[in-house]
Amino acid sequence: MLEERKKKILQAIIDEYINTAEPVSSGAIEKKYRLGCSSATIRNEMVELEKTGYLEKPHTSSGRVPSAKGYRFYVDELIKEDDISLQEIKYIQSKLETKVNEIEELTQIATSTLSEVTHYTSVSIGPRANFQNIEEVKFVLLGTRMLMAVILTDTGIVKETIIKFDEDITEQQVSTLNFIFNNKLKGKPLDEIDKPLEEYIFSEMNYSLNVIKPIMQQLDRVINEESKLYLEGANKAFELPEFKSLEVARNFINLIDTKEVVRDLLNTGFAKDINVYIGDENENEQLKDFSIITFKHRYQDKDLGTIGIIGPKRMDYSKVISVMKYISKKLNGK
Amino acid sequence: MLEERKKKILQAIIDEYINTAEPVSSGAIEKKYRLGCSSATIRNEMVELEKTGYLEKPHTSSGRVPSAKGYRFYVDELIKEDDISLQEIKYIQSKLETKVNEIEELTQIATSTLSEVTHYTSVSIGPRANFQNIEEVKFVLLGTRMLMAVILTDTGIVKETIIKFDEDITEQQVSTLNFIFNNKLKGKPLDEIDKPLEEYIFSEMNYSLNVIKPIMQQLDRVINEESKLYLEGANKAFELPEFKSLEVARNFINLIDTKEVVRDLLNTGFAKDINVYIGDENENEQLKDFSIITFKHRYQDKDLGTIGIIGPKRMDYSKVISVMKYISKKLNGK
DNA sequence: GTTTAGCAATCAAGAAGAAAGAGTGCTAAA
DNA sequence: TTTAGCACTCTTTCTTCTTGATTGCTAAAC
Repeated sequence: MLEERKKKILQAIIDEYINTAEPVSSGAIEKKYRLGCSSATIRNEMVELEKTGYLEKPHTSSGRVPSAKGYRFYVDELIKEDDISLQEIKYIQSKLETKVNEIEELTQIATSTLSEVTHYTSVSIGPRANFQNIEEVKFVLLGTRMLMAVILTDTGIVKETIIKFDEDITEQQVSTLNFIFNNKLKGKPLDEIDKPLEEYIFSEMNYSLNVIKPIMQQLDRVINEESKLYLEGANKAFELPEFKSLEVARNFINLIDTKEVVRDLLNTGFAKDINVYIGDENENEQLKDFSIITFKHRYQDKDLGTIGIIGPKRMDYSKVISVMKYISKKLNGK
Repeated sequence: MLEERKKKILQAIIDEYINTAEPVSSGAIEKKYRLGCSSATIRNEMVELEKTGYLEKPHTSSGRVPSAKGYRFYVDELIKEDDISLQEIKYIQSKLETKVNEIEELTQIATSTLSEVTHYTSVSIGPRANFQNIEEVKFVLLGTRMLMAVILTDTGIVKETIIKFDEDITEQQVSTLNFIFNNKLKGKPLDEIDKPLEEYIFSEMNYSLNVIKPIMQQLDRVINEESKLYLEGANKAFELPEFKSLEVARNFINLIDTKEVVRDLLNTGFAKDINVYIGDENENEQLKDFSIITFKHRYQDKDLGTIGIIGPKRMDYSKVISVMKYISKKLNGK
């Protein structure tokens, strides 16, 4: 679609811009990237790359800057494979070897490692609970009016919630609850803990509604609640030259502060292994200055959450994608 | 220590500066605050307030700005009591009425409410676990090689942790564990789960070290782990004029990003109900541009964590302190 | 036909200067 | 002790000028 030389020039310009954050001139390309043609030729090509929408100019007599379309082409076609050093690989390995007892913790370690290696802000979120199947439910009596419900899913995620009552609960009642839930729910998807079960317990087991209501409410809450966002390295963004602009800095803070937006970003579209959203590609005005790159945390192909990077559009896509690929592979145990 | 008129002028200057964020001139004070004297007199007093260290001047021909000492005097002596509106009271009430099952949640609601009412960034942290006494310990078997330990303390805080084993655990073993821990530990401080107990279980109960080690490790971890920081309204800071300066903005982000510093701030010095740290009063260069105000979340005088505000030195101390006093009283159930 | 050297035109960024305005400190009078 | 008056200081803003980078175009070279 784009002739070879145009590709080379586009790549050079984007690489250069990613490095310097300054509009790139034909002269700089001629000098630094030996493409075997003069600055005038490069200039001519630049004019066409601008006409076809891959480049932009801040003003008439300035160098060129990649457009969203330019970045998109770069990400889809020009990316450098395995842009990751031995040192980085070793560092990631050492980090991911940490013993953890909860999966959430591993996701967090991967998230902070990602931020450390790439020097961008990273975020992560746990898996949606209701896509998982119930392995086991346990009720534990704490004191006399407090119950803890522990749900173990087939992906190894453990969810627990505290349930308070206005009347005393007996050990007898607790074991009945354990019996019912484990027989009725084992192997079922998490979100099948619902009304029918409530009615069943109420009518068949002669339980008071005072006992069942709080249980169902809390289970419902814990199953449907959004998993917690984990954010790492927000300060890293402030090292970047684009954050000299107060406007950009404020937009960034607003973005990572409105958890719903970040959550949506992490929860959408996993057609590919690694998903790249450049600028306002996903139609959110708030994102116009930023790019988001996400991937699924999988272990043996089971979904354990999503990890992502939020950075400027002028992001080191090659590096980020390479590092993500590596971390993803390691996490999956492959 | 300070004559009445000087106090009035100092108060007027600080009030004005808190409002406008601009150096305050003698003329402005004369016009807006009817103190019954001319701008020249105010000017003379200002000279003395500056000599004694309560005020500063950005440059020769500019108005005055409060110094750290000035703010300190203001907070200690000139603060307005009950600087809180009926509307704000109602809003806080409605927020704090939310039903919660876990105390941490209530702390978080209080934290976000505080940020919403004051328009500053707020943070909170749970109580240090090891100051609490054990009410009950429960072990629950999940699958065959995974145990969940649930610890209930006398303050009603519930801590749970997952423990994984390399060998199968029987229900029999679990009930023995429950028996031992509840007999040995009930009423004891949390951090007494330690070596002697480990040896006791090992020798007296003939447990394999493969079982005890992971348990003690995880209990130790969960007891000594720092509670999670909760941060709300970081974006609010960016509405303030002081954040026009990139330097200040970056310092702020760095500050709230280095969790240890914030944690230290929330964990130190509770001589008073409400603690105010102005600028670098607590000797941390990072804090020089900011003030921190904290209070303890108590319920019936039991410590449930700490809640604080981080904002510019030019903070609306009266408002923040009034709102905190009100929230604190409500939380304590008084 | 493509590439390149040469060059005028453009525009941002920075320096330098001028003018305006706000606020002070001091003096002398009330 | 307080206040009016005023010179002085210093920031802020506006303007103008200069410098330098970079482009687009033209015409010659390949």
